[in-house]
Amino acid sequence: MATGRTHRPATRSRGIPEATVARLPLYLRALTALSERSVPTVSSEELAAAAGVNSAKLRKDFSYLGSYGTRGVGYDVEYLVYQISRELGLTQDWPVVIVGIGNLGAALANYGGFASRGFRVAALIDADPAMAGKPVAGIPVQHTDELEKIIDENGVSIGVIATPAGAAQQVCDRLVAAGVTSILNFAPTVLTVPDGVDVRKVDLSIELQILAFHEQRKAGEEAEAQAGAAASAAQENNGKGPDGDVPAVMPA
Amino acid sequence: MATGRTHRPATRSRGIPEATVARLPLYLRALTALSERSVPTVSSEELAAAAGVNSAKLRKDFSYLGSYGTRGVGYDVEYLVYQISRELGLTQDWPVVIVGIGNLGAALANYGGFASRGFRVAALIDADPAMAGKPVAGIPVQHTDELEKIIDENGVSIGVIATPAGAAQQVCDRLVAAGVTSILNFAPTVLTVPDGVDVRKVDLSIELQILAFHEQRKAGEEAEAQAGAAASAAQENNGKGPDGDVPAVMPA
DNA sequence: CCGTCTTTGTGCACGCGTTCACAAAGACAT
DNA sequence: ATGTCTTTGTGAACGCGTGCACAAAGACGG
Repeated sequence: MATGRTHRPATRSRGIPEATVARLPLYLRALTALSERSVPTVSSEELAAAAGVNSAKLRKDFSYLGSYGTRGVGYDVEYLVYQISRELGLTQDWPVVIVGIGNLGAALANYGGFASRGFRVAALIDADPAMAGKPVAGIPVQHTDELEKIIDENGVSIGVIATPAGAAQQVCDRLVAAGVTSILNFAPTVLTVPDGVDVRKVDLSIELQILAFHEQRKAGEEAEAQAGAAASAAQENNGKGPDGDVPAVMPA
Repeated sequence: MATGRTHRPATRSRGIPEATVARLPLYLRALTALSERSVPTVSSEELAAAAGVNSAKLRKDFSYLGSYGTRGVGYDVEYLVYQISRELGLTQDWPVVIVGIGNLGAALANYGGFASRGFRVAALIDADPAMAGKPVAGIPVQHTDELEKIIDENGVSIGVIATPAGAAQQVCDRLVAAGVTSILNFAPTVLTVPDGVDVRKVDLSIELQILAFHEQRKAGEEAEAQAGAAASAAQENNGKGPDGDVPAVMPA
């Protein structure tokens, strides 16, 4: 996840597998929905379906947290919500700063999902002096000069970077120097951070490119199937693919 | 990735490993930067550093595409840019629709990274009649009623969902029925889709929760190290973690 | 033309994650 | 109290992904 370290077991000895941690928020969301509908208990099968995973995987995931289920019955929804929340650290308050209040930064500031689970937007920061003081999502934007002071005074340990790519590393360095140890990066750049700092990146462009790859593959297979064994030179063009560019069948 | 199918080899026989596909956009970005600086060739070591990965991994990744390097020299930047672009399907034009033009949808519409690599925003769609006709990022918003027509006329196969969670599944169903086979989902819900449809999700809330977990773990270790072997009943509270809730050491 | 030096491409081993399949555990009826 | 039935928790096997380490390939100088 983070950039500059291939070392470290990634999965701590005593701890929970990384893959499991990544799924806990999914379970938590499904459980919260059940809780709101006042459902008292849920089986691994039902919950797995709601979370979109395999039931065996879910049970194994929960087994890392302890034995919170009752055989023959299932899991107590409320209890499980609490346990997962505690495990994820959502029982405490996490002040967060968002740096770079452009289109995306503003959208993030307005995003309700932040506040819902213990995350609190402590400050919005932008390098543009014209933005300073202007309220976004009810919070006045502050200038980058204040960054260190804000981090320090609010005890911020999680930073969100929504700046242009060019500014991201510099902002990252300042955040880390000021004491931030977890960074969520929306800028399309690879961030280099010292050991002990976690970086997660969200990259729209990359996600789209991955989809495009699969889309192309699907179109290729389809064309292959359509053409059958007939090595026709005539290019077929179905209604969906806007381009007759059938990819070669992997050149050697 | 997609929800309703645990089956299928995931990694196609003749194809490229999924993990490699996910890294190709990273390499492409680094290579494009080199290309703009007119760097003719690059070694696996250099490129790996720029992309933030291991050089052995990079070489193995490229080996799936074919043998495009020259021993003793490295890789030809331009050639590699072309090969990866072709492999990812970026040499063709991908019309994309964005459904749900709220804060996030608008930010996505304005995001430059879309247009940069063959992705073209074909239409913006929103359920709010008041939005209809209003231009966002230079493109007039169209009403949901037009969805099927837009998909069909533009040959759209990739859809982006940026609606509230409640509307996401319904929108998804309509997109799929209209012929979309790849979906990028920003709504905090698990989408259920038929076989053959790819879904990738981007979930801010989940990313933050994962960071919070590691942050808590770091704080816990730190506190543990500070406390040393002394099994003090007094709860320590360091400056960063606003809560003394040190997680139990896995209750058997 | 030959030797040296750099860098690729890959065989191999290891570890994490996933899945199957089943025994143990408990609820519930009789 | 006992049997049945449901559902958990987990041992074990398997497969994918990663990283090491090295042989093969080619550039380049003499």
